Amino acid sequence: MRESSDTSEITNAMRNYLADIYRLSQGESWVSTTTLAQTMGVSPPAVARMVKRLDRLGLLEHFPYQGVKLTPVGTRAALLGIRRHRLVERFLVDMLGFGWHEVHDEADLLQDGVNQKIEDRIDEVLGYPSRCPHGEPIPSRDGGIPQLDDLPLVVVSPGTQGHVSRIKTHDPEKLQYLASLNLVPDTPYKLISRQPFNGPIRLAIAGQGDQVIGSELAAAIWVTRT
Amino acid sequence: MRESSDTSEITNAMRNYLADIYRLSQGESWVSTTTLAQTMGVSPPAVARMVKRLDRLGLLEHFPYQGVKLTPVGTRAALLGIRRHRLVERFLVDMLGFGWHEVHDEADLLQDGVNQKIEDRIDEVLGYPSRCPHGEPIPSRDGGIPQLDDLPLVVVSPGTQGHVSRIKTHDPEKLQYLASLNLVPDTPYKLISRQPFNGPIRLAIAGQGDQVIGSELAAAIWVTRT
DNA sequence: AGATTAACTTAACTGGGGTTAAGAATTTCA
DNA sequence: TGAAATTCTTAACCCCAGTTAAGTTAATCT
Repeated sequence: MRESSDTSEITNAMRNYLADIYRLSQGESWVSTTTLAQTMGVSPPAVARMVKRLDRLGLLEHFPYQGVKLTPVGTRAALLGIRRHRLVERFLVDMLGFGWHEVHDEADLLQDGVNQKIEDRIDEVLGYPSRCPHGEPIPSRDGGIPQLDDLPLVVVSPGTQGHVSRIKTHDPEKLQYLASLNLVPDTPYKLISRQPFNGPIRLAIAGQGDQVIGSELAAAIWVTRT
Repeated sequence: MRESSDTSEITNAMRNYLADIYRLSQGESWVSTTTLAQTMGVSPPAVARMVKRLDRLGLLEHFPYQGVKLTPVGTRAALLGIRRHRLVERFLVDMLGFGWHEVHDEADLLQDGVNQKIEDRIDEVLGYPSRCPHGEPIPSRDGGIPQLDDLPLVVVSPGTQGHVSRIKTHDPEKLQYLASLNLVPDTPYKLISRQPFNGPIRLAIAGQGDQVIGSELAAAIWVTRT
């Protein structure tokens, strides 16, 4: 007899679907299968079949023409998948010298060859990191995830200070540009001004002086307020 | 247009078959498909079909009821697969703290998620190692492999000295026992005596004093002579 | 040499994960 | 409210890599 929530027969593909559903479900209460197909780069029928499987396994609920929603068990499995992904990202950056702009895709490849034993070793040699290179929290081994107290840069008001918390994009070009401005997690900032109608944002960035950030880029930047 | 020998459409499974064929072909000129099936832990029909594919791709030649033989192109692909495997083994030991007795199987899993980019990084952070944890040489990026000047412990004569070169087994139990005797690559030894009829071998091992090794174990140990 | 045995191959099937094409349900809009 | 457009699902197919079962071919033994 094995311990309760049995994640043993979850394939890598299932893990990836669950993780992507979890990511998309942030904010939304339903995740449309078409959206899922687009973000995963597969066809809608591929999603439909996988959704059917995951539903049968009790990992999510599917309401046709509405979308899917993870069950508690599915959420836990998703978080464990996300944990693995973020640990591998951290590992690629810290131990193999990759740039943060390229690790998302590489981690997608590499994580399929990572089992629990290797994941645990990576966690250990990295010193049990709490965040991925983009600042996202790494779920714990039991599927818990800390709630960060941050918010999008585009909603904070001039005069606010704090530090960069996470960067919510996987676009390599944006990430490279942000890195060149030192806009990486933990960098202190102060918001100088924000133009109306989604106009550019002027920031004071530690070690970089003032910089102006367009709204598209700014939308990816989440920060804390002190 | 890509460079000559195009290894781009070689799947992980193909790589693994080629690598295993190469290993089995050491000494033999033909590799029987049944032997291959046994060492790979799959059924003979699985081998038969893969052999057909590899033959069609010009990576090996198949002579029914005799066996297979790698072509030059196939040999090169096999060596690149072996390179990846041994680099991953080295990596698991040196960077993730695995024991040498467990890395063969773990590497088989992990290597499927390793692409050229990651392989190159691993190679670099390890400092371009020339041997795997068991002492086997790591082929170079262009598919070359150095010939080691060593021989089985069971054929050297009493009085001979040198050092342990490689351990030709993947059996975790044997490897753990050998490690406990410090019988690992590069350890100096001196052969004290050998009993006739495949009897036990008495060795002086650096840091371990005299030890007696049974012939089954000794068969896995290759050494150099100084 | 003929019969038995062992080695190898072919055939038919499973299952994961993907595709395109076609059909059904829902939403939207005139 | 009915037609058009959109969204979602089902059906039918592909490839890869494995399986068992059933032949074939070759080797061996008396």
